[in-house]
Amino acid sequence: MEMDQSCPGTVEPILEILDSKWMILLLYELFNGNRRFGELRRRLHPISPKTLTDRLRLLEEKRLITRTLYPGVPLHVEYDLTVAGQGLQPIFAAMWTWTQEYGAYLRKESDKAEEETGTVM
Amino acid sequence: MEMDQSCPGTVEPILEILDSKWMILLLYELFNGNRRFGELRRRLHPISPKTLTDRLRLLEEKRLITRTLYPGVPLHVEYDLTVAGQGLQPIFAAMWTWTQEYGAYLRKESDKAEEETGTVM
DNA sequence: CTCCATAGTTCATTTTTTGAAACTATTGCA
DNA sequence: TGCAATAGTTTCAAAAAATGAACTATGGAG
Repeated sequence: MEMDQSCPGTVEPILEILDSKWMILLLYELFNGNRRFGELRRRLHPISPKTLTDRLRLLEEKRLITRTLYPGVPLHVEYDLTVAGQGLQPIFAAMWTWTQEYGAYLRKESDKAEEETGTVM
Repeated sequence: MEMDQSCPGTVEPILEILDSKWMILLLYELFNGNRRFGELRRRLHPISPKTLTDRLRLLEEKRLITRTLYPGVPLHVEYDLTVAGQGLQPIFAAMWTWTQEYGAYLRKESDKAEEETGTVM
């Protein structure tokens, strides 16, 4: 994969996007076609509207989504992934694959208890 | 990639690992064979020893690295990626690919200034 | 001219994360 | 005994992120 010579930190710009709370789940909803503010808010409950707005604005600023206002009664807004946004899918796919292969291997809270009481080690 | 039916949040456990400050760069160093505390500390300067310890302990707890103490003078410690840790590489690769394809498209700070002054839009 | 529904914003507060500085622990050599 | 080198830990403060509650804006129906 060749990240060896050149790029400490090359990959960080994406992490600045992905690594805030709710962002992964938000992108998941967008990938699945949930595009309206209220709908996203309900599905991500109990996210606060401020946080949801912050995330959407960041995605918009980074041009991973577009925001379209439809006037009318009631007015509504749709958020759509751009090509760059859709291009994130392989990253999610890789995470998903990793989770399939190794996720069960991750230590859970329950394991710690076991270890402390000597049940496992 | 099929994350459609089943898995809102399936992928989050990884993010809990990747999304703290320094973690990406730390894993980068580990992938490249830098394994000792002092070495990591120097390469990630100005990381604080507390934060470096926190990150290493998290990776250890999640069983993505092992910690081996070598007694002697001076004593030293080595951190090595487990198979599960090495298995993260495709995720980094996907991020790297995305960055190649779309990274230049990400809005930078400088672009904002342009937009505000009307140079671009 | 008030109401409903959507889509937010504002502000004070809490929670979480990060950091800096100073201190501890281990080992063997001089 | 004291020192040098590694690898941390501890404590407290600072900074960043997230939250909750209440408020604003829009526009047509009644």
